[in-house]
Amino acid sequence: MSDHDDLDAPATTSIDLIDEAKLLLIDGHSMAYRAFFALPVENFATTDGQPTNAVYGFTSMLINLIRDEKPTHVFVAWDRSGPTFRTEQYAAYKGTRSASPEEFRGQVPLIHEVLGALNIPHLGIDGIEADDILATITDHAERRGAEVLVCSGDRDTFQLVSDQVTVLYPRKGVSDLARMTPAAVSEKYGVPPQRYPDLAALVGETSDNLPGVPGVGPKTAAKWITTYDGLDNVVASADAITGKAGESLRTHLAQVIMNRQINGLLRDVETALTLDDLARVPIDREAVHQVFDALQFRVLRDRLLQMLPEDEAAAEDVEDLALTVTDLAPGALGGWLAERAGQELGLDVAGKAVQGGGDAWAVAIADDGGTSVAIDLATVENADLDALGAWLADPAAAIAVHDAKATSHALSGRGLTLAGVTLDTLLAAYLCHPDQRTYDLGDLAVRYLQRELPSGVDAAADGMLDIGLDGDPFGGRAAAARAVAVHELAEPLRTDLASRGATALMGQVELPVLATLVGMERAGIAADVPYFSGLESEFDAAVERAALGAYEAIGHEVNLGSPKQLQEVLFVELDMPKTRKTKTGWTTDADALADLFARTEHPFLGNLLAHREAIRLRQTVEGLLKSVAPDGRIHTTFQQTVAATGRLSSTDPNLQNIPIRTAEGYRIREGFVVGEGYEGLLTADYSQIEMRIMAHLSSDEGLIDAFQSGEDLHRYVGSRVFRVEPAEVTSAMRAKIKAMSYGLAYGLSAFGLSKQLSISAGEAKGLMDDYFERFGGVRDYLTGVVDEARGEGWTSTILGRRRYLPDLTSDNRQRREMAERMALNAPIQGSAADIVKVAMIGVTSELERRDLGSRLLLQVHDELVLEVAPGEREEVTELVREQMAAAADLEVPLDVSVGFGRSWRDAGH
DNA sequence: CATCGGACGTA
DNA sequence: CGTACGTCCGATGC
Repeated sequence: MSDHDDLDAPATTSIDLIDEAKLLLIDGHSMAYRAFFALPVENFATTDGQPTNAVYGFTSMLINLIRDEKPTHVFVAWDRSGPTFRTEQYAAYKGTRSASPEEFRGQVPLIHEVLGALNIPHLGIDGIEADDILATITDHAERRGAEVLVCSGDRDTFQLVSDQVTVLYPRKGVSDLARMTPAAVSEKYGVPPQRYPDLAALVGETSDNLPGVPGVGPKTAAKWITTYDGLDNVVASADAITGKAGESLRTHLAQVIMNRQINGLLRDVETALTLDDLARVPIDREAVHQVFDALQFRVLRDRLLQMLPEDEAAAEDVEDLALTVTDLAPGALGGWLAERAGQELGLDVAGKAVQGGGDAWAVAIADDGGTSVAIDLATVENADLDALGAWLADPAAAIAVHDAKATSHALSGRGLTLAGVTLDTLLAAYLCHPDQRTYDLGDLAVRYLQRELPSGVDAAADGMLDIGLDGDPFGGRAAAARAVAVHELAEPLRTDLASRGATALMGQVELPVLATLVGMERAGIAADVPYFSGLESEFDAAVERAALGAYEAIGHEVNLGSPKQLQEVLFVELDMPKTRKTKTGWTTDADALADLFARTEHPFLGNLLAHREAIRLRQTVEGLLKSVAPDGRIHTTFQQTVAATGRLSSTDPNLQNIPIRTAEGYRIREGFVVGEGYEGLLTADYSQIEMRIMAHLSSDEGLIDAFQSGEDLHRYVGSRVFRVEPAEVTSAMRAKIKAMSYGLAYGLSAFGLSKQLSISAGEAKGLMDDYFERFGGVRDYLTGVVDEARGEGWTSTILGRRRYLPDLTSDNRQRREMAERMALNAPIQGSAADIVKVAMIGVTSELERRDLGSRLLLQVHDELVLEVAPGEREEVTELVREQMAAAADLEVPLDVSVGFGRSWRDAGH
């Protein structure tokens, strides 16, 4: 291909065949407009309210096309506003089109930015429509032997279709594209592509406001065009055509002729573009990150980066660094490490993380010089293994690693202990961006280093820390690449942590608690399998009973687990009053069913509710039984980087949502028992920690007094609000106060309070006013916390853990108010999380210091569960009380209650 | 086969 | 129109 062959150069000059070329030509306006209507605008907007649905749909379509079609050249043509040669010819052209909505027009410049970042040429020409530009390029490329894909929602482009040219025409939305080949056009319209404009001229095109011949549809038009061999001959023979249609044609001949003039696409538009200009070039990565960050297109960015061929990877690639993997002579590891004493080294382990003991097959270590060593654990010499083990277990050896918890589990499978972690890049990323969902190492490399990991390295499967690259069976090379990335990330992440005031949180809280979590996950909690099995059959029978009762009540069977079928039964068959609306109908949740039951007393409802409860309990027990490990214990995974407020969460199985409220559910706790060799389970929980934090943060004298008085909190607050003696606070009053106190920490409104307590809006409002009158400090605090967060951009906990809430300044009321409730709750929930974490660290270290055999097993937000070694009950009870109470210095005391027993149920209180 | 929404368990 | 989670299931769309 020559360097400069202008598109408008005479096509008769020597034509180089470029039959390897495949062009993707897109009508930008038409596809963006389709995307705008295909995707609901309310679901696509940046946090500051900029709509992005058209940008998203267009970009998504573009990425898919590039991925699936692998074009060698890509180009986007735009319409310009203003008159075109067609409107000059026919003033009403496209006259029926309403002006595009403001929300759409604002997105076109954003699409330009995306195309700029992707280095995709795009162009609009005054007075010319996008399809004419596309037709010109198509014509030229076709003559040079190239294959062309034209993506447009305008049917006029069908005239371009040939053996080499396919039009991709959106069927619905922008992802479902019909491939209009010559055969497809002929089949659909009964004429070959080059005659499609003939047909359109007769039939008319509503979207262009071109009227056709009344009474002539595609069938008649195709018949004429075929019979008379083209529109010219149809026109010439108009007098010979009989019938109503012929008559109609004769009266509309002028319109038909003009239609044909207008719908023919230009093929000789002058542009300065050459085919070479359209050839794909590597994207501008920096710009892509900037633009996609600004548009908040995380998933799309991942899809884009994933699709790019490796040869587009930046020259300065982690892969290159990883290639400097040093082959150490057997026995040399100890020396290599000794030479690097004092350096913080990057670590990565290829292996599998299992809480009870995983497996590791390769270890890689990266140093300050950008080189790394990889150790194959299957073939490693004893001397090297010893050196490795000593280094890993040395608390003084500084190690940076991504996901130290999983790494510890993998290493433990080989009997190795990980001790000296000075930075976990996963935790660091979480502290810096607590609202993100995932923190893949590859993403961090992109974000902080502007680099990509070699492909395959970051595609870790479930529970797998690494997978081997091609020709890298033991995973050492992949691990080396990751170790280098981790090592390089240490500095920028530390800087970021410091700038966010999170350095101490990392060093004093998250890293130490991580070590505690490793022990808790490894320990697990003993399960009484026969008990669970018995419970399972019992719940199973209850499910059966309730189902039969429900079927009997309505005279037929129904899937009780299907909200859709339930709606049919309740609201159609039984004609019950409608409940609250959901997106898909009317709710059938427990509250609504209980309400319906109260009103109708229909036996179906009672059985349905009983079925719901029983099936859920059975499910819970089944799940627990499935997760009992060979050691007879259940090892949950505590997620340390999931909850935006700083809490832990528990998965696989979730041991933080084991039932406690209902008597039946509570029985499940009896299956969590003390393990062999231990004396019992001890539970310790903070009472009313969130309200205590509220008292502390608000410095409200009344609330602080409440906690110092020793009086029951809600009774005390109730006596103030209702202006009665504490003894005169009725249980109804107390319940209202309790609901309100806790609701305040969640951003509860008077409306919400009235609904929850089933009282009038007026009464709820009065209750809140009275509350705030007596506890003005609370009100001041709550308004202050939102104001401050709006100004700063984030909320803070007592340990400085931030939550970023950009939506506080959103124009969208719903988003803004949601952010305000988050701002109210985050400091309270987050401070509680901080305190419990500090307590866990204190308990663990004190148990260790005193060389006790008791151990921490679970954390349930404000509760700790320990397994107590024989003879340690008293000491551990004291120790736990002390450590938990001392975890924070608040203006109110932290009250801890402790229980002890053989099962979690017995230990509860 | 993957994803979404409803429902519901915990704090 | 009260926060934070995880899990299950049926329905839906690829």
